[in-house]
Formats: sequence, C-alpha cells, structure tokens
Amino acid sequence: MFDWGDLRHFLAVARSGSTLSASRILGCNQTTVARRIAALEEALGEKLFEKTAGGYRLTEMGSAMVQSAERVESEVEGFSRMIAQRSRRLLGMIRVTTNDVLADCLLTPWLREFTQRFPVVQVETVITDRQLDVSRGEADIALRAARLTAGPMGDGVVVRRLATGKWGVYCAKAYAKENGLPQDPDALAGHPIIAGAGELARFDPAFMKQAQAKGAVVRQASSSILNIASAIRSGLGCGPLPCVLGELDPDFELCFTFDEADYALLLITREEMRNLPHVRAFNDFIASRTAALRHMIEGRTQSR
Amino acid sequence: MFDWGDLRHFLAVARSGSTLSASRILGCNQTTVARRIAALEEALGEKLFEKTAGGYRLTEMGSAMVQSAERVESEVEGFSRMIAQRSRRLLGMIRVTTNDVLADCLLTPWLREFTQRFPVVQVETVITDRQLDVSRGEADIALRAARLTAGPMGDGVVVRRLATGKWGVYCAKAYAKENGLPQDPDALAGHPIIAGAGELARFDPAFMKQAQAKGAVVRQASSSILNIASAIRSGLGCGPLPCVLGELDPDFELCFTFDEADYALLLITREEMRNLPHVRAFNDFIASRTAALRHMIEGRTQSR
DNA sequence: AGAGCGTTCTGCATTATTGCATAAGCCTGA
DNA sequence: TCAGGCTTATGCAATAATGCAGAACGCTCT
Repeated sequence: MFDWGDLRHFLAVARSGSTLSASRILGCNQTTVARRIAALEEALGEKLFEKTAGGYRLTEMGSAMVQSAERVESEVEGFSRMIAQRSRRLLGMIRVTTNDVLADCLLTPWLREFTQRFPVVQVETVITDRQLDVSRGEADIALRAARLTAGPMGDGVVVRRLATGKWGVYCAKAYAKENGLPQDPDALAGHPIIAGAGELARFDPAFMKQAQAKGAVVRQASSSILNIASAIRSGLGCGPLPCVLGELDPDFELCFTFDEADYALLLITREEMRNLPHVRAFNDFIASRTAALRHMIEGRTQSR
Repeated sequence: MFDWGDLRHFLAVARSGSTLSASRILGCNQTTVARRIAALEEALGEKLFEKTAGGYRLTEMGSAMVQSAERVESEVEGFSRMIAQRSRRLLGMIRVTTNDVLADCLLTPWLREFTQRFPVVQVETVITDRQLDVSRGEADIALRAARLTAGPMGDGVVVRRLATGKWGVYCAKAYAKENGLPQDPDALAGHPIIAGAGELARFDPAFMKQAQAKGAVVRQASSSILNIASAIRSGLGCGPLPCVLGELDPDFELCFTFDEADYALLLITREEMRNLPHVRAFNDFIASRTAALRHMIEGRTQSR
C-alpha cells in the first residue's frame, strides 16, 4: 500500500504544476515533493506526471486520478472538521453560521445578551455567504433564510422553522419627508429606485420592473442587501428590504410590504448537538427572541 | 495538518485493540504504531485511545472518529482501484465479475472460445456472491441476474439487457426413468423436493409450498443453486433450477417451467470502458452468445 | 503462587527521510 | 544573444523515523 500522505503531495503538484510551487504550498522542500511523487509512482506502478524542465505535467493517468485523490482529501478534511467539532462540543462551545444580513440584524445583537446571560457558553460565529455544511460539521448551528418551498435538508440535521419573514419597500425617513411616501407599487413610478443586481435581481418583485417601465429611474443596483440598505438610508431612493432590517433601524420608513419574496427563517442544528444543554439554551434563546421580534414587526407592518 | 497516513495506524489499532496486533496488520514495528498514534493525537490535540496494560482502548472521541477515518480509507481504496482499473484499461485488459451459477453455465464456457478468438484481450474473472461495484471500479463488467422490476443502476455504468431468464422444475434423467416425470405443479406432491434455503427460499415458487402441504417431502434445502443442482443431479428429488443450468446439462430433465422467478440477464459495463475496442468485442461476443442460447432454450422449453 | 502470554514503554543503534546547496535545462523578454 | 526567472535533479550532511532488545505491568490458567 502506498503512503496515504503522498496524495497530498500529488494534489499539490497537480494543482500548482511544479514541485517547487507545491513545496511552498505544503511547507516543505522541493526535493521532498519530487521524491514523494517518485515514491507514489513507484508504489502505484504508474507514471502520474511528465517531468519537463517547465514543470510537472499530469499524464492522462494522473489527470484521471485527481478527482479520486480529491475525494480522499475531502474526507480527510471531514475528519479534521469532525475532530474540531467534537472538541468544541466537549468544551461547551458552539459554532454558529449565518449570512451578513441576519448577523447584523439578529444574531449579533442577540449574542451580546446571550453571552451575558450564559457567560460559560462560548459562541463562535462564522459570517459568510457560503452555505456551510452543518451536517458535515463545518458549523454546529446555522441561521438561514430559505424559500418557503425549500426541500428537505441533508441528513443528520434538525430544522426548526422560526418564522416567516416578509419584505417591504423602504425609503429613508428624511427622503419621505422631502419627496413624500409612495404608499403602493403604482406610486413607485415617480421615485428613484434602488434595485438588486446579480443573484439578488431574481428577488426583485414584479412591480419594480413595472415601475421602471413607467419611467422610474434605477439609481443604484447592488448584489448585497447591506449595500442596498445603505443606499436607501442615504436617501438615494426607494428599494426593497427585509422587514427585519427595515423595521429595526429608525432611519427607514416603510412604504409598503409585498409577498413575493416571503422566506422562512430556519434554525438548523446538527442532530448530535441538539440535546446538549448549552445548545438547547442557545436555540431556545434564539427562538424566544425571534418570537418577540415577529410580534413587533407584525404589529408595525400589518397596516401596510 | 496531521499525517494522512496515520489514519491507517489509527484504524488498525481501533480494530485490533492493541498496537502490537496492529503492527502485525500493518507490517511494521509495534513501537512505530505507538509513536504514530502519539503523533496523531499530538497533531489533533485530542486523545484517541486510553493506553492500558491490556491494550489501547478507544476514548469516546476516538470511537466517534472511526467512522470518519473509515470514509477516508474507503476513498483511498477507491483511488487504488481506480489506478488498477485504468492500468488494466491501458493494457487492454478486462475484469469481469459474476456469480457462481452464471460463471459455470455461461461465462466460463464462453470465455474459452473468446480467448481463442481474441487472444490479445486478457480477461480476468472475479466470481463472487458479493455484488462488486462496477461504478467504483471494482470490476469493469458485471454479468448479473436481476429482478425484472429492478430499479436504475448507479452512475457511470451502462446496462445492457441481454435476455429474460426462466426457471423450471427439474429432476435427473435417471430419476424420471425410475419414478416418472411430474409434468405439472400438482404432480409434484408425489415426489421428494429439493428446495431453496436462506436467501434462496424467497425464490421458491408458491406451488412448492402447496406440494409440501400435500405431503411432498423436502429431501434437501440449500442456499446455493449449485448445491441444489447437484442434489437433483444425483437423483435425490425434483427442484427448481434456472433453465440455463438445467438445459445445458444433459443429466437434467425438465418437468415444467414457471414464471414466478423470471429474471433479467444484465450486462453492466463501466461507461468509460464501453467504447474501447476490446470491451466492445467482449460485450458483443457475450451478447451474440446469449442470443444464440436464448433461442436454443426457448425451443426446448416452450412446450412446457 | 507462579509460569506464560500479551501488552506498553524506554534507550540505543540503524536506517530512511528530509533539507540544503548547487548544477543544469528551458523559456521569455530586453 | 544573453540575462533572469523558473524549473528539475543530484550529492551530501543533518535530521527524523524506525526497528530491536529488554524491562515492567497485568491478566489468566494451572
């Protein structure tokens, strides 16, 4: 059997194209990399690279094996994550992930209070756009906005539906005072618009396009909700925002809500962690805060 | 990053319970195993074993990690298989797998002829009850009997349906001469029966149980079709056999056929191999032989 | 109680691996 | 054409890993 560790060297060389640059990735000597590759080829009885003066180039055999080696790598990474996760678990730590908006509006403010009430529980937050894989241990808990119709989650996780979130069109308080408040989609045509771009464009409700057709100017388009929020806050125009964001910030004024972008707010927990006391405490805390917030928002927005 | 190879040592110790016996599995010194484990624990920052004078016993953390390490192992094995498979491919070799019955009746006789006609193609057969995973490269081609209603195969394989196979109740020619030939299920009650056992009992047709209820004696029950065949051949009684087996051996005499155990004869080929000339040659050869055989068997059995 | 087996751990000599310095090849752009 | 940057490959010294032998511990069976 060949040395499993040599697959690391194989991948590094396959990716970087030379033993020298691979050695920098791996943090060892170029000679070593070359010799590990030679040893691997020897053990397998197959040449994986063509050695040229310009670098190591994958043979047909080599390039066919990259995928397979990457699967090994991914399982090794899984092993590492699992270790880290269990060690957190032993220490009463929690790693929770969410995106920038939910972190800003919900998680971060709540966390301050939570850590005061449960100072012994250490919470680590990973704020990223990427959907970390809770079932594979990249995080213990995820706070996510999902479509109402979203399918089932992966294995080994338990999903708790916290609330249904709504969106509304908002403008700055100052803007409304100066230019009036468009109280329905039709009124939007007379105002400059802040719209979604890229990924976010999909969520722009139909009436936004109609408003544009009727002559509304798109003053700014951004692929980040937080960017849109700050554009609206600075009075550039009217635009769509999640109500959790618009209602929690006194600078914003709600024009009207709409249903097209309704989403489910989900709390996703790794099954093995669910019954640990500190995880229960955290989840229950989040759920109770969400409930309180939901009532507050519903009260403010139901008239519109 | 810890040394990937240490996972091998981890698994060996976890399975064998001591560094000494693990060292025998791994083919190295006990001291080395102990030191590799120590290095792994050091790198992970977690104790994986409790070291007692009676051996290494997994900690809770350790036993939680076994699964994960086994996934790594399984991917490494996949890597090895893939290498072996591609190297066979480069050499114009084929590895074909099937079970004992199909090997005896079909593959082995055909193979003699095939290797005469295509001496350059090296065919390696793996005869096993286990269903080797063609898509993962455990074999290049599989010859299988599947239920008619069987679902789709895994990814990366292409399935060719060669024929629908039938079963019949058979007895030995000598037996028939002495005791008469039961020509229909009802007549079976007066004869000793050879039946399936274990896994195979599921395939015993309903009339067999009825015959037993009417007083037929089960002379022998076996979980292997080849055992049943030899029991029938030696004149112990009547029993069910695939027609491919019964018709190809002059010792057997068909009592009657039945439909309940109809099966599909499948030729499963790894997709990447399908268009290689030697694989095409092999598959076409098998298909033509099957067609010829099917006509022969249909001719002989259709009256019953 | 004591022999025998299987186990872990330690110190030391041996062996293998690694890193370093360097030579030599190839390509690019001045 | 030639310098400079990148590459691979080799010889040698330093370093690390391995195997060996033996001591010590616990368990089981006579």
